[in-house]
Amino acid sequence: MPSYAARTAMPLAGADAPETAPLTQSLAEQIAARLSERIVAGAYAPGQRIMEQAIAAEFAVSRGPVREALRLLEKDGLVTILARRGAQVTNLSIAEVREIFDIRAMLNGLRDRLIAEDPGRMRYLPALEAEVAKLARLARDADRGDEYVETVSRLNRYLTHVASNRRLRTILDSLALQTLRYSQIGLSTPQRRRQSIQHWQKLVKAIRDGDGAEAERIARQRVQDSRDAAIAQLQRLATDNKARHAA
Amino acid sequence: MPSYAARTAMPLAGADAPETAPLTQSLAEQIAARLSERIVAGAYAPGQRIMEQAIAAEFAVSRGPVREALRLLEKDGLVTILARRGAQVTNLSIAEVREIFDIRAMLNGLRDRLIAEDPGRMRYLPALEAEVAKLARLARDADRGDEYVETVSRLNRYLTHVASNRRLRTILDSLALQTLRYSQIGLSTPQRRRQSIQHWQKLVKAIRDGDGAEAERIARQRVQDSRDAAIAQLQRLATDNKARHAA
DNA sequence: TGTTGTCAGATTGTCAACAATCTTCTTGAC
DNA sequence: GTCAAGAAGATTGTTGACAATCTGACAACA
Repeated sequence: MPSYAARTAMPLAGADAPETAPLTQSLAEQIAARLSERIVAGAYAPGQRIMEQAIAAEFAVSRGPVREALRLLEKDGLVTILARRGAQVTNLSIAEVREIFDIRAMLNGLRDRLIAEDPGRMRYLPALEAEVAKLARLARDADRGDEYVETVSRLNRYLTHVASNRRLRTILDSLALQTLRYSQIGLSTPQRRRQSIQHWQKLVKAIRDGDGAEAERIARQRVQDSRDAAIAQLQRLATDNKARHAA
Repeated sequence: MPSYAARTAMPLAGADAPETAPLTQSLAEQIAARLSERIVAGAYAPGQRIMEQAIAAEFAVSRGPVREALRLLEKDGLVTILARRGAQVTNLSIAEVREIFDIRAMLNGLRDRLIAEDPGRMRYLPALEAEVAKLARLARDADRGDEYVETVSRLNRYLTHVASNRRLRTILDSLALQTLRYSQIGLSTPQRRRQSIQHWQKLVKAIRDGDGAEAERIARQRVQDSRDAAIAQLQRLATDNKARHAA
């Protein structure tokens, strides 16, 4: 979770992070959190400019905190800041989406390998297995795709939360945020979800067995699969747009 | 290279990045670059507080740009900012150093695999081979350890530069900056350098052969080796300190 | 002796105004 | 009709001052 996001307790069981959670958020962090929601939700179009004065007026603050909020969002790749031209919502090319998924594949592999090799992993295995069992139930029901996606997302956040120290978590959270819009494409059909559940089951088994190499291999394959699904979808969209433009 | 660092031409041959290089750096970027040098060089001790007013006075600017510069440094992990308590030079625990090297191992693996699988890789192979040949010469001379370290560092920057799109480059540059102090430990003896040169030779061969999996494996192993050397050294230092403290 | 309350100084968070730069629209020439 | 030059407006970069909060020391109390 980015630092400006309000900290919420992890939904799955497990020891909470003993981190220094600030009790009060600065204005900049609050504004960053609000803008982040909008960008991820698509309320601002990719490429759209975000102007300091307008945001400052909307939230009734001066430009200082807004300026800082935009810097925070840039850190997560949600906006791009150009010198003397301000911030605009990051517009990812297909190549960039691919690159982000490639990085996520490697780092999710590392994450799950570290979990599988953690001597204390039995602490959170029950929660993991319960969640995967829930996934299996959802996968059998073609109508509950949204719930499936939500559960996978929560599972992923949980793994990132328990596995990694601060730095890996920061990077993974940031990358996940940037590709949120695309990640669910790989789970959009019942068939894909049945393939996905097999990955998760094998992953939990590898973690239980302490097989780090296998956990890494599965995690990597899983992200690469969703990468391919996302890219195929984006390419379809691009050609559609081009055709519509030509017409 | 972080965005606030002055952009210098890549020392090895190759097409330069067609990036939007700002012609003038903002005050914040200039200050960030200066502070970055000091931190990496060790002029500020880890854990030391950096106060906005003092820096502002030193560079004869207001606190605004200094504040922003500290945010830039935080993005690279060089300083840690706590709410209402300001910035301090990041103090990496041994566990954190290990984690950063783990992440670098994965992403260097990705980087070199992408290079090996790039159809246009022949463009920069001659430069790579020349540089590795230079390394081989330096490795035979026990007295030229510093030159060896410098060449390895340049080679690494070059690979990061040619291989990756912006996002992978950003992450790798940032992580390399944070572990600059420790990376050279793995090359500190003639024996270690002889082992290192073998890695580099195998890597270039794998790239030439287009063997992405092999390139990834070698790169990963190389970073893991320097990780182990760095951690062993840090643990020696820690126990030494403890002994001195007890005495 | 150890704990708690309070105070002054130090430091960060925020604001509003000014300066520097960029964008866009208009005007004019070819 | 197309392109270039210039001016007006919009936008970001920077500044100095004020407000809110934190830190450390000292005193009062159990």
